[in-house]
Amino acid sequence: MAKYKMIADTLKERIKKGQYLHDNRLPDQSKLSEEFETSRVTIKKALDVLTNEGLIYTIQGSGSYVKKNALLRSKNNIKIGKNLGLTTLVENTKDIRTEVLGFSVRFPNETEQTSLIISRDTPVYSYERLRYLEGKPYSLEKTTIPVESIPGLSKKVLQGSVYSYIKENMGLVFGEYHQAIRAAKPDEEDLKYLNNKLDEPVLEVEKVLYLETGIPFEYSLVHHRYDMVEMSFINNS
Amino acid sequence: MAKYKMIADTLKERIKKGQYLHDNRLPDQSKLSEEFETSRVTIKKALDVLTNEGLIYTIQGSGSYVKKNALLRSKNNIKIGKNLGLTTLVENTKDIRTEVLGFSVRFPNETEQTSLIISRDTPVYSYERLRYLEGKPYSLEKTTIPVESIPGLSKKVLQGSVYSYIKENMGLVFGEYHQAIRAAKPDEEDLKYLNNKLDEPVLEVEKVLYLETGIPFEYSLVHHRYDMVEMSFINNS
DNA sequence: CAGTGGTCTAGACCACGCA
DNA sequence: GCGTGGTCTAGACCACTGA
Repeated sequence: MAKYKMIADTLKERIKKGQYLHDNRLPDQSKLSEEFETSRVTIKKALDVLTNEGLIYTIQGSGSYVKKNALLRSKNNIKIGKNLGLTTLVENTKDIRTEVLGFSVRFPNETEQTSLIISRDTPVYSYERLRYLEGKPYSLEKTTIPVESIPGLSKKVLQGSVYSYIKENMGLVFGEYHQAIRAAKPDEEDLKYLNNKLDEPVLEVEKVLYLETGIPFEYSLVHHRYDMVEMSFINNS
Repeated sequence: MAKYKMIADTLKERIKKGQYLHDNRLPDQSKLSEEFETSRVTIKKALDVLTNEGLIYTIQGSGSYVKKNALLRSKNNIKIGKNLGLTTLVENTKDIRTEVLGFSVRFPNETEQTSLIISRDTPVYSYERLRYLEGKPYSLEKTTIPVESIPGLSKKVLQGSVYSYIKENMGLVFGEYHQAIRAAKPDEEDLKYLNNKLDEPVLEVEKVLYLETGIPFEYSLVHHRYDMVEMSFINNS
């Protein structure tokens, strides 16, 4: 591993242990370069890693400091649980099951054509999956993938992780995904599969997944039960 | 401005103009350092900026390439509009008005104590604001800020941008914010202020804003009308 | 094996915070 | 004005891609 990454890891460990809690201040870059027997540029690069990860901040002319909230950072993720509330801590339970409801090949609708940048004549896989937590359905997921992206997709693969299949068998590298999040009234399928009552909303997530190259790979529309799923994010202002 | 930033800006301009569209490939780093009369390290730093912004990707041993979706990137943001739909393009209209519904000082509840890391005896400002788009209310916002953070806050300030007031008058630097997003049934206040019907859900956003130092600064809980607001994000997988 | 990106160095100068 | 972080250089070596 690169030297700057190892230094970054070491510093992260120290921060976790509270080693710099005295005044939240890290040793200056010259001291660090002596300690790690390296150039100051390399130290700076390691500190940049910590800055980007939100663990420290630096003030030119003053020093580098550990953020007060360095330790309570969780990544962007989906929390799944029952009886979500404002202060409820949700455990990521492991009893999660996936049921494949349908798997077909068809032509894309207009939204899919736009999102995936394909013509109306480009065939796509289309499948729906229902997710269960402890036997209770919590989200209904409709996914669309151009056939040309993964020629050999089968229903069996859908039961597991499609992504690891793709990574390992196709050698594709994923890039970023764009998503839009809304609240919505339940539709007919939500009533049927998520057991929603008419006054129970869903959390709707529309997502486009891109490869590293920037080519769109997958379009999905997910409805989550409002009382079992929340999404959390960390952003920079 | 630093040289690497100027180079990054120049390259961004070129990408926008489509200058590297031939095979999506940028000149190699040696060529770029000749062109910009600088060292290769500086070029690398400029390319790192573009990589972090999701405009390009590099493959060691091969080259640097422009992503196919480099041009359709919008930042994380809130879209406000009427009749939101899956394919609807929403304009950020300017006819937005803010009404301050209440402004008081009190002690924090448990959620606020936890989120702001303050004791139950620490006084906080508490205020509600209602936002209108073209005369129609679209979100109800409840905000809590410890008094010690901004001793001189007044109701007048709330009508405008609290943040610019704070930046300019207090010299505070904002860091990141953490947010959780859910769908929820409307509560009594939503029915009253957002004119929700009983079967019309809200998009609930719980947010904690931190200063650069990592000290929590503001806690807020916002309810958005489901048919007027959506939130969009770009994430890395 | 030639081309390209990733990393690292030692030293330099500048910009900024703070007393 | 001293201490600190931010940037930059010229050159070097290594790791990886792809023909």
